[in-house]
Amino acid sequence: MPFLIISPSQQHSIFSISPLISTVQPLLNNTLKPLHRTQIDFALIKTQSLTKQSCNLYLDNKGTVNSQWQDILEAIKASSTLQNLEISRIIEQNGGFKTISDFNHLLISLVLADEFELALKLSSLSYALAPDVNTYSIWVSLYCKKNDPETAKSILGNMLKDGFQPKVATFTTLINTFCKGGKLQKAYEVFDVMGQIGCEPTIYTYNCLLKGLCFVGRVEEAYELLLNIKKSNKKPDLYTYTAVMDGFCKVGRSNEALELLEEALEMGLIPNVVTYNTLFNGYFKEGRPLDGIKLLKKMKKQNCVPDHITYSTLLHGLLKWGKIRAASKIYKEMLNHDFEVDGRIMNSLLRGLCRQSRKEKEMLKDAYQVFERMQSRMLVVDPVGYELVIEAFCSGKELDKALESLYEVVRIGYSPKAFTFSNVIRVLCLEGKVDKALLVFILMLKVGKSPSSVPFSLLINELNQQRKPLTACYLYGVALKSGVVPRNKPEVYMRGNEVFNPGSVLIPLSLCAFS
DNA sequence: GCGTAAAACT
Repeated sequence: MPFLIISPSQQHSIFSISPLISTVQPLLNNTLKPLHRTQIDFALIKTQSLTKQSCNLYLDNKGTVNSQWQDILEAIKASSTLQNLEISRIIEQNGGFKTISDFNHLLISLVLADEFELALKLSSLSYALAPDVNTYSIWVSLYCKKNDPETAKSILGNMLKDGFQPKVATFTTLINTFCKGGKLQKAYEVFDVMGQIGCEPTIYTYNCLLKGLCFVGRVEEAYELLLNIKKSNKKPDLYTYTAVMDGFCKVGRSNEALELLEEALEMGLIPNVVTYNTLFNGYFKEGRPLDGIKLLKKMKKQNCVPDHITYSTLLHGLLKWGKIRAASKIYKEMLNHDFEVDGRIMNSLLRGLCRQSRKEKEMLKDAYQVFERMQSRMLVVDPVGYELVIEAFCSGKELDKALESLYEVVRIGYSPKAFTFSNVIRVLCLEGKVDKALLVFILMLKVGKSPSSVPFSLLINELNQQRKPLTACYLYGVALKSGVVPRNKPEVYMRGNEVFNPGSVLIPLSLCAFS
């Protein structure tokens, strides 16, 4: 049986994938149906948003799944112990690959589906076929996708050695992979090879280099490259501009990014949501939240629809720079557009709204709504968020909500600050709910907070008002025992002719140990 | 003959 023609260099880089070890009889015993020639519809594969399963890998003319290949691939995938020879046999039994093109089709669909190991396994087998320029190209893109540009580069080297002329796309893919990893030197090496063999770069190629330069902070060089591109016969596109704009934004030069936007507009390029998002990013990085808002207006005016990233960036940026009111507006807009808001951002919005509502009472409602939504979505409210929301409930006289949240936060295991307890106690006392206030006080002691004179004073004052001197005295005693002198003292009052002297009960009560 | 490039938070 003839074997795949393998050049020595290939043998090293591609075919050294170590084969699998022991046998799997059950699979071999399966009577597999004879294999039909199948046609892959690439468009279909792409639009059907491939899952990582190989069931969508090999489709027939009508776009329905061809079960023969599916079975084979699944079997090979499932078995980590199948030997190459056996896999070859299965493939042969099913008709094998008639042409290298057949093989390439399968290979590319595997790569598209991120089935790299399976693709390599199949590549390591022997067929009566010689790899062609496409096979090599697919291998290069495979290793690029695996983020292994070094191996990809060596394959490209072999390709050249074997007299194949790689396409621009192949070079570009490799350059891009090096650039993404910040290996500009390597990327330029590949770029040079292109020049040597007379493969002309496209705007794609330049865009990758631009992105790479910006990624490693070499914005000046990126800008110079842009100038050179403009001088050349290549036409910069939106990607070109966006890449350099992003570079400027990342180093806090969003004004220059904006200039580039104007330039792009003059060239007839229509900025899209990514372009705008890039600018938003720059503005918020630099602390120009209001410019961000202006840009949003401009963006909408130009019929560019904000996406989830736009809103998240805006929300995050506005909160970062304390623009709570604007942030709240954006948040509502997001909900109107059915965008989910990230839990952490919501938590920081909640905190911002609560803090802001100290000055602007009308924001309390917004804060409550955010809190309720977070609860209904089971999103995490951090300890500070809870303290603030309890404070907000207090200041909005939402006593039940305040109590509920206080109990909840204790139940979760956080220990709110004494200030928070005092706050709740204050509002409860104001509303005359001294019994509930006392329960809160007990809870406060239970979680180990040592009360200052404030809660004592609040409670004693209210107990005095309600003519409950015994409890007031009791508390007074507890206060003194713990070294705190409340501002209010239990009040003596008259019933008929009798004078109650709280002092008489002070002594025994103050001896009570509090635990 | 098939394929190549983009933005935010965490």
